[in-house]
Amino acid sequence: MKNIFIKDLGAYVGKEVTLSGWLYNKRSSGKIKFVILRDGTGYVQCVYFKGNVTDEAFETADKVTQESSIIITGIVKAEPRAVGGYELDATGIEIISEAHDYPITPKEHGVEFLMDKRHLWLRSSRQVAILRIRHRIEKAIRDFFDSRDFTLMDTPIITPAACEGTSTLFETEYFDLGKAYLSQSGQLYAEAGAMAFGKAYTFGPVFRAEKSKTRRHLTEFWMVEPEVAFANLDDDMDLAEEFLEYIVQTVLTERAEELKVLERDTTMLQNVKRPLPRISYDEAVAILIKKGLPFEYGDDLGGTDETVISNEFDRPVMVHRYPSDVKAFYMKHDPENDKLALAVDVLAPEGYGEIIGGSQREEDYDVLLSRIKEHNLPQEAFEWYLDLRRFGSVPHSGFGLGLERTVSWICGLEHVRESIPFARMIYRNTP
RNA sequence: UCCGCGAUAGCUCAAUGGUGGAGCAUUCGGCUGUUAACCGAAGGGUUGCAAGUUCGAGUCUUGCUCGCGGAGCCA
Repeated sequence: MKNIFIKDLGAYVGKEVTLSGWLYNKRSSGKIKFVILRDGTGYVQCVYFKGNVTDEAFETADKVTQESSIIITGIVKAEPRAVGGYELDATGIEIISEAHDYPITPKEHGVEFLMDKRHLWLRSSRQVAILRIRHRIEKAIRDFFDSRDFTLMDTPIITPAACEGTSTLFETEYFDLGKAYLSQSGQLYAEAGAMAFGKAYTFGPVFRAEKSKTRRHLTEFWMVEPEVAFANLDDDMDLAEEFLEYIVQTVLTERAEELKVLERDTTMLQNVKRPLPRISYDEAVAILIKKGLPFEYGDDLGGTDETVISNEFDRPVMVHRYPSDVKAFYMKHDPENDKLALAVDVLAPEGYGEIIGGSQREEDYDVLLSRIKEHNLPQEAFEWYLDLRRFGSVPHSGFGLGLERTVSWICGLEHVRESIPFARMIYRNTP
């Protein structure tokens, strides 16, 4: 088989090449046929002139249908009229497998229809661009932590109890051991990792069974969660802002082409550089009151509230020290105000909402135990977690970043469902 | 769970209570530089399901089903 890809055609000008791929679209004008080939690395227009090619090749180029898999031979030439700048003066065409009635035509479709055909929709240029960016973000995430001496630690998906005791979990029967749940977070286990490695991170799928249906919600999504021993909330925020800067700047440099396909205005992304603004919950509430929003002190920030606050800044904003009542049991309270948790949320600009949630963890055994009781959590299930405080407990902090919300923000998507290959939502678990 | 909106050709959508149409896709024909090509023709419908009002319902009413957006909840 050949090894030439469309993205490399510039190196083959004047030479004959063989390309394998799928028919993206075709146009014709009597004695001339334009066949657009895609191979996953790009698109190239292949031109068939009647008379220059065999009748058989011309006939095949005329009959070949959208998304049929084909092998095309031709001579590469620079051509400013063609998309991509190169064109194939084609001579041969071979159909590997003919596609009949490909459902996604080069015309507009509704999202519902496209989601039903998601396995095919992935082939379109926009989806390819999004998922390439997603891949680069995932690589940036790993590169960032790997190069800073974090150890990647995979955490279990099947867990005996809720991690935070707040959200609704998917439930399953686990042999003779009774009920088990799909994990909503790897964080508690990452804390065990931090005590083993000093710096650890977990990166995997998590599950939320809330019957939520908004553009920001999936029932299955990917989350990366770093956890650092001997780190306080300020260290946590330092890490988060360096992390975000690295991801965004990497994508801007490495995936500029894809961002262009998405017609993403990158002005706000260019701004994602340290330092990010840090405001307290109290200051955030003050903004809401000033803007005339109906907001009661002590409540968590809603989607609208987050948008209003983030609109005050030209880059992601960190909101810290939330009321402990609206946060998880494991978060350490502010020594200067027990009503507040040493928590931080990072709100993305342009209405994309919370992309990071983190905190300093409660490291005191007695305090943590009383919190578990206050939240009516089953103590037996948390004995191992309490062990982390029995045996050499240290101040530690971490955060979780939602991958799909991050991809959506960077790509400028309307809905998170396009940020993951096969979205799982309340009314959709297929294809 | 609550609020709002929607369902008409394969797809995207029109249609004042009075003969259900268009564009794209498909098939056929034309065109030697097309950029979602264009031009001509053809095929394609139990208007989501059920009942009701009416001389007459895609259109009005009620119920149901499915979906979409938002709220709550969540990253």
